[in-house]
Formats: sequence, C-alpha cells, structure tokens
Amino acid sequence: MMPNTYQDTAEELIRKEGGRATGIRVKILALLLAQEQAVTHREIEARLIGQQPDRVTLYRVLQWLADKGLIHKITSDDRVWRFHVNHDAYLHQHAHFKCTRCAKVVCLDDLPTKRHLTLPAGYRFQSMELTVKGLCAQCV
Amino acid sequence: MMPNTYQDTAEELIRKEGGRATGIRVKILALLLAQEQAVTHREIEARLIGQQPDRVTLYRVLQWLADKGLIHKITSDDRVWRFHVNHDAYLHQHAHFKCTRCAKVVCLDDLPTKRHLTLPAGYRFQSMELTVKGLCAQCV
DNA sequence: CAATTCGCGCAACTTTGTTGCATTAGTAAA
DNA sequence: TTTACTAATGCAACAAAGTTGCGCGAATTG
Repeated sequence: MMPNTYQDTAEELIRKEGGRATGIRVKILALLLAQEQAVTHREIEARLIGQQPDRVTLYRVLQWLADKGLIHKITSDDRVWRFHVNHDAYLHQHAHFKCTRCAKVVCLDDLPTKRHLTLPAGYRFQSMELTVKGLCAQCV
Repeated sequence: MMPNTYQDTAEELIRKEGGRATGIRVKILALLLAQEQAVTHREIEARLIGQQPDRVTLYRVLQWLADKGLIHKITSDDRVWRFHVNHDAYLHQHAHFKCTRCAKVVCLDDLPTKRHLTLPAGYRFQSMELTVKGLCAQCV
C-alpha cells in the first residue's frame, strides 16, 4: 500500500530543506505523498496506524512542511485545513474541488485567468483561491 | 451614522420572511445593512453598543438571516465567518476580495465564467467560491 | 562518542461555534 | 386591553480545531 519509496522520497525531501529526518516527519510526509486527495489533520491522525502521534506535533509538522513548500494548506467551508503534497503540477496556483456529499477535496490543474476579474480602483491583486463545489464521480 | 431607515428596512425585511421583529434581530440586520464590507461575528458584537447580546443569540440570528436569504455567509482562510447583506447586486453568485494586510473582506460584482474550468471525468459542477487576495486601497 | 540543539510530547489554554432547556417577550386573537 | 400561544432569547455546558510554553530526548555534527 505504501512502498518504501515514499519513505525514502520523504526523507530526501525533508533533508533537502535542512530539517531533521524525524520518524514522525518522514511518516507524515510519506503518507501525504501516497494520497491522491487532500486530507485533514484528523484523517492523517487516523491513518498513522501503529504510531499514535501527539496532536500538537502533527500540527507542527504539517505547518513546517507547508512553510518549506513541500505541501500546501487548503481552506474549506467546514473550517478544517486539508493538506496536499506539492507535486510538480501543483507548484503553481490551482483550483480545488470539494464534493458536497462526501466532502472529498482534490486539486484541479488550473485556475481561470485573472483578467476576467475587475477589482475596485486602487486595489492590488496578489492571488486567488478558487473552490469548485459539486459531486465527485463516486457521488454523482 | 445609522438612520432609522435601516431599522425600518430591517424590520420590514424580517416580517416579510415571516419572522418576529425582535429588538436584537432588527438591530443586527440594521447594522448589517449599514456596512459596506463583510463583518465577523466579533465585529458585530463590538458594534452593537449599548446592547450586549448573548453570543449564542447572535449566532442564531445570523444563521436565521442567512437561511432566509437576507444575508450571506462568507468563508475565509482564518476560519471565521463573515456576513454581508444580500443587496440586489449580490443575489447571484459573486466573488469576494480579502485584504491580506487588514483582513477586510468586500464583495466583488462578478464571477468568472465557469467554462474556463475542466473537472475530472464524471464530476458534476454545482457552484464555485472565489476569493481574491491582495491589498485594498487603504493598504496599498 | 560527546556536545549541541532541533523537534517531540505533555499540559493547559484559546477561539469559534453548537446543543439543550427554561424563561421571556412578540404576535394575534378574544 | 388583556390573554394565550409559541417563537426567540439567554444561560450553562459542551465540542472541535488549533495554539502556546516548556522540559526532555534524540538526530545530527564534529
């Protein structure tokens, strides 16, 4: 289910950022590398079988990974952060999809161009967050 | 600062929805009618001078107003709901702008067309939430 | 192998929002 | 105006998500 490659990749990525390759850090990042969809703090906690990690540590590891740009945090309307690995395709800004039935969140490839938007006078654009809602293939 | 008209309008709108024109309901909706930008629960609490409303009541009034379509809830990355009156211009779906310095949130007029988005096969579109981030005119 | 210090784990706290229930106060009818 | 009905309020307690402080252990470096 989760080959060693993920563990190895995780360790390599962490070292490349100058961090210590802690057991937990490696396990968390490896787990994230193996996920298709974005996962919540709770889901990660539940899937770290065998290992029962401290909640605070998990929060801090996730924050660290996000700060280093290895993963990204996703806002949602349920006030829960979701996390997803920054694959090459997602290094740039991209939209997210959230299923209104099963609450699954996945990353979409693109973002509509910003020139379709007009901001009030004097406002400066920095970035945009787009979440598409609907039904995923399993819930349709 | 807040003419009676807002109170009167608020009372009228509430009755039109079949609700009781309670003192607090009227005051809250009147306050929202007077706001340019979207406000948080906390901000409303602070601005309801003289009246020190129960937190729970405030939450319930806001939820009721949202359920009746008189206001709308806005999601944000700081896990705090913001509320804004449904003026005519905002009855349809629209985008929101959030200032990354002062955290101000305002409603934008439009939403880019959805035809620029491609969902994975089998996924069904329902709606989209777009938040533009940047600096507002005061913070530039 | 020893020293350093980064990161973990525990405890306590904060913020935001919700639920249950008794009481109050709008509203409409007498 | 008074009465009766019930929607809505206010209190207390709870819940979920996330944060802060701090001592200790373990990953790394020399």
